[in-house]
Amino acid sequence: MSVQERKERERASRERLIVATARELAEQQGWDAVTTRRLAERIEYSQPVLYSHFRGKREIIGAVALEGAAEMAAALRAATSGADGRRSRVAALAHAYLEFAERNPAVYDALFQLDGGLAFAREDTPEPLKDAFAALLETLGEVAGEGVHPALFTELFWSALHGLATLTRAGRLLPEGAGQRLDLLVERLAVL
Amino acid sequence: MSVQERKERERASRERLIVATARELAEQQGWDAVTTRRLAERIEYSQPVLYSHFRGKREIIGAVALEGAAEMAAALRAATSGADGRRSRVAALAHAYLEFAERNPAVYDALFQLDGGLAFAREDTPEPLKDAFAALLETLGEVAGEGVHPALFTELFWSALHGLATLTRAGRLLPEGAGQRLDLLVERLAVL
DNA sequence: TCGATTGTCTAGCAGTGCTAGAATCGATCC
DNA sequence: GGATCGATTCTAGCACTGCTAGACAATCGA
Repeated sequence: MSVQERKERERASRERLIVATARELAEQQGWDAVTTRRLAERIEYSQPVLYSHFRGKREIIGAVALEGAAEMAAALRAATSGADGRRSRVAALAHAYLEFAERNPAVYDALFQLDGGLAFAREDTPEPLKDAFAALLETLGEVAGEGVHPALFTELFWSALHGLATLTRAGRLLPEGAGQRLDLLVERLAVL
Repeated sequence: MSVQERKERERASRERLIVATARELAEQQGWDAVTTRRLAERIEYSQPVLYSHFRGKREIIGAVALEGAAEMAAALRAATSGADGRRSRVAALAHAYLEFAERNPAVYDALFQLDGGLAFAREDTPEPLKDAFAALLETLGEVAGEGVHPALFTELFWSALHGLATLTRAGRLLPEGAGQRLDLLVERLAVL
């Protein structure tokens, strides 16, 4: 049985290599540059190997998204755990969210813009995605205000952050006002 | 000179046909289905004709976006003009924005998600885009609150709307809570 | 009616995601 | 150790993409 175990380890290792390489390539040159040929060349295998791990390019994007979701959840929790008081926790969360989006644009796209074939806001939503939302909820639920459902408030706050992140990166908003917009968002939306 | 004028009219007419067909096709089957071949076939010309009007597919998307921006501005103004009082004007604006996004997903994508080669938030931004933002500003500037720059407030409110629109359509948010999220947004963000 | 110019089309490029079937590798058994 | 056979990987190719060079035809002015 040891031979088979080794093979499975090697397979899993190669799968991680594919995901990591796709992510790296996407961060370097954008998702358009992540073609099956280029990806195959970088991992030093032929194209069809990719299809023995994933159904297609979409699933590779989905794998990067899941990896990113876990990282984002960790980043958000790290940011809020170091802050005292509701106001600074919310501000730290919002700041960490936008920073993650800015530093990992390709991962952010895989998560929220591209089609990675993932199910959202459902029973069968993958755990990392649920957990990333949970990380938002932990902090934002505290400031939803009287009679407002914490999850609903979190969705709204998240939408605003998402709008800021995407419009800024797409050149629809100038980066100059980013700080002020963020302050205003926290001040107005949250009940502190 | 009449001959040349007729030719120019015909050319302009064909250009409108291209844009209208691209939009129609995108709304019916998504932007992925808008290929140069399919588009050429629908307008009953060969592919190269498209390139005598536009530099490439990107510019066609941009043309659809400009058309959409004008329509959106009109829709927003129509919605707010029929409402009395700040609160109902803002609510009507927000509702009209999300409705436009939902009813014209392809146009909305061309405007805010895809690369149509357009300049945003700049001096040389095309007039229709400036005007669409102006339409938002007219209503939202009234409720920015003391000491808050109207344009900055408008950008934030717009970001929230954009986040709601895109996350909902991408399946990241369930449509059920849409009404409540919108109410909460207006109530919290605007100073009424 | 002729020549020139304009406009349009056919055919083709290099690239894409994905797959069938050939070739090769490696674990197992005698 | 060498043959066998199954799993794995590769080569080659499909139909498609955006885009363009160069051949062709229609239209205009003289």
